[in-house]
Amino acid sequence: MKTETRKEEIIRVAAKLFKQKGYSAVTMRDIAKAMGIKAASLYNHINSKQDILNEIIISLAEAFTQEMKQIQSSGVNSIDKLKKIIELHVNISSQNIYGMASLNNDWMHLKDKLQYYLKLRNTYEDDFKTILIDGITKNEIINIKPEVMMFSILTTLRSLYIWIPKKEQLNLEALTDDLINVLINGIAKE
Amino acid sequence: MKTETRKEEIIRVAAKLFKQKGYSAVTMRDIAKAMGIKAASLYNHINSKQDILNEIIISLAEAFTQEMKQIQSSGVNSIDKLKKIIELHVNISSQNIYGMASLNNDWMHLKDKLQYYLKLRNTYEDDFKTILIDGITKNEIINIKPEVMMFSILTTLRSLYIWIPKKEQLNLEALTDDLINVLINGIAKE
DNA sequence: GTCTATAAAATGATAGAC
DNA sequence: GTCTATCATTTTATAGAC
Repeated sequence: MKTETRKEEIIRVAAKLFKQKGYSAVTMRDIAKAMGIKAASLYNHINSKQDILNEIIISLAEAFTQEMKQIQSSGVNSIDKLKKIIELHVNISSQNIYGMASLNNDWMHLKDKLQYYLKLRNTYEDDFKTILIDGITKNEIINIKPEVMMFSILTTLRSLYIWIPKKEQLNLEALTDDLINVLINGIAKE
Repeated sequence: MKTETRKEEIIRVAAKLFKQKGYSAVTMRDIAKAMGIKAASLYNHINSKQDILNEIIISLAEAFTQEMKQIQSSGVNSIDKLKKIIELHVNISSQNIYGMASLNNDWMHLKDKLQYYLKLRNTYEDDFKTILIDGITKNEIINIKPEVMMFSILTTLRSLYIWIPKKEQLNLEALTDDLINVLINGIAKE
């Protein structure tokens, strides 16, 4: 386990606070106080509050995009691709609950990186929809508007960060199985 | 159609801005500018920025709670109750897209009304879960953890405000039907 | 790497004229 | 009902000492 740098600690602590109150409501003093130092000291490790948000969001968005490309080229059928997507969201969400909150709720406060983030998000959603359309064509998925199916599944997966902390023992495999059941078995033809 | 009071206009304009940037990032000057007046003039109609948020969120939370009680006592089976809940969310969300954003994302910035809001939300979720458990008991709904089913369905419904604006022609009945298909038919035993 | 001190701007809200 | 003027506070960020 790599030792956490001071910069990484700032990003971790900030993300936790961003989840509680949102990016705009968290001050540099809040972050500093949570670390036991003064706000001015933060600037020895990061350039601005913006930079903290950039690091949190872009690293996650890139991770999702990259994994989606892997899934796309995995050669399995559309239902199994969807299962892999569910696993992907459970894995990343459980490993970075706080960052997922910012990815979902604070992306509009990006500035320099906003267009890049939107490009990544659109690419991800296009890939997702392509899998659904492919599944419909191959008769693996019921013929309902792919937008509605994607909306339902993706919204559920994107909100996992809200619910995972509530699971008492955090049995991720059981959660993944249940989600696959609920989300897929309503889509796949029997 | 009742004429909109100045106070109602402030709440409507503020909610639209809150959806775009979140409560904390919207200033009284932003709201005033969007209305073509000065920030100081707002205070002739409302007491504080907090009050605007209170009005947006509490009126919606009470509407959901009230309708849920109607559904609970409607006497239909559990699947039909779930269908009514889906219709409820589509209706309220399409009528108040901007307010739904605050209900979902800005509730943590409530102060006086925070505990009251949390009570309403908990009551709503308990009622929802009771319907699911009742359906499982009566063999109308598959036997998966009700928490996971509620999470999946409720998260999708709570995020409708994000997606409804994207529907080009806003065919709400078709959307409701598709949602019922996707959300319920994966849950109801055939 | 952290501190104190402080600059420069933004913010919620009030007072009082019209 | 809206305005100008203004207050008190908060906020991001920098400078320079230790």
